[in-house]
Amino acid sequence: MRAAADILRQHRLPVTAQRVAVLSEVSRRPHATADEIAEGVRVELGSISRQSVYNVLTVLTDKGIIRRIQPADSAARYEDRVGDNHHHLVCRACGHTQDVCCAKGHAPCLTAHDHHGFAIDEAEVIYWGLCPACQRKPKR
Amino acid sequence: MRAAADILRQHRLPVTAQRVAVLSEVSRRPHATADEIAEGVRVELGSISRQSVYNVLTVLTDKGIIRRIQPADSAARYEDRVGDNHHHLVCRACGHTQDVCCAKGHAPCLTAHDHHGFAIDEAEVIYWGLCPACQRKPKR
DNA sequence: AAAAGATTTTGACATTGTCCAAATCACCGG
DNA sequence: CCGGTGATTTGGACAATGTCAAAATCTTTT
Repeated sequence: MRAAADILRQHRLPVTAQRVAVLSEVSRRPHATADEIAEGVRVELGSISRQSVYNVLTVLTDKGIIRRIQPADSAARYEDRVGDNHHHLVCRACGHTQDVCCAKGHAPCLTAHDHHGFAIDEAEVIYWGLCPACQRKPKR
Repeated sequence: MRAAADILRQHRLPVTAQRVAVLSEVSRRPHATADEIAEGVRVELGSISRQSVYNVLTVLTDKGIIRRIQPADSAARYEDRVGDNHHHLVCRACGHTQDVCCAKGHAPCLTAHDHHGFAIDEAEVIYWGLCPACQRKPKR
C-alpha cells in the first residue's frame, strides 16, 4: 500500500499528522474500532482527540478511502480494503472479524428477487459464528 | 397469530401485562425499535418503564419468540417472524425496513467457501438502498 | 512569511443500552 | 380464595459510542 500521505494528497485532502496516523492504523490493523484506532494512534503521535479520530474516519469513509462496517453488538469497525466484493465473518463471542470472499464470484443470490421498489446499492453479508479460539473455550 | 398470552404460557413464561403488550406490539408493527415499541405499549397500557421494554424484548428474543436485527445507524429492531430464512431491505435515508425472501431458496451462496475455521451459525444479509418514497424526495 | 481556509481540540450533550436494589406481581399450593 | 415465593417491573445511576459547536491551531497557497 502506498504511503498514507500520498493517498491523502491524491484525494485533495490536506495532510495532517492525525490523518496520516489514523489511516496508517486502519491499514495496519483492519477491523479496529474507533477507540482501538485512537489507542494505536496515540502510541505513534502521543495524543489525538477522540473527535479527531471520528472526523478523520468520517472524511476517509466519505472519500471511499476506507470502509465502515457496523456489526450488531459492536462499535463501528474500519477497514482499508475497499472496492472489492468481500464480506465478513464475525465471532459472536469475542467480536473477532475476518474477511471472506463472496462465496460465488458475482454473488448470484445477492440480488433480492423481489426488491419491493427499493433502489438497492449494496448487499451486505455477515456470517455469524464462533472463531476457532472461542470454540475451544469453555461455554459460558 | 395466536394470542400473545398463549405464546408466553407455551414457553413457561409468567404472563404479565407488559409482556403481552410488548409482544403484541412487535407483532403489530414489525421492525420497530425498543423506543417505538414502548410508545405503542403506552397507548395500550398507560405506561411501561424503559427497562421493562428491554427486559421483555430480551427474554422474548432468548426464547426465540421474536428476532432482533441491528442494521447500522439504527437502534435494534424487532420482529415476530422467526424461523424462516428471510432477510432485510433497509432504506439508507429513512431506515424503513422491509422483509425479503432469500433470493434462492436455501441460500446456495450463503455458505462462505473459506470459513477460516469459524463455526458459522447464521448468514445475515442486509440489502441497502432507497425505499420508493425516499427515491422521490429531493436529494440531500 | 502572511492570509485564508480547513482541521483539531475541548467540553457539552444525545442516544441506546445495562446494572442494581426495592417494590410489585403472577402463579402454585393449601 | 389467600398466602408465600420467586420472578418481574421500576426508577435511577451509569456506560459506551457518537455528534455538535466554538475557539485554537495547523496546512496550503500567495
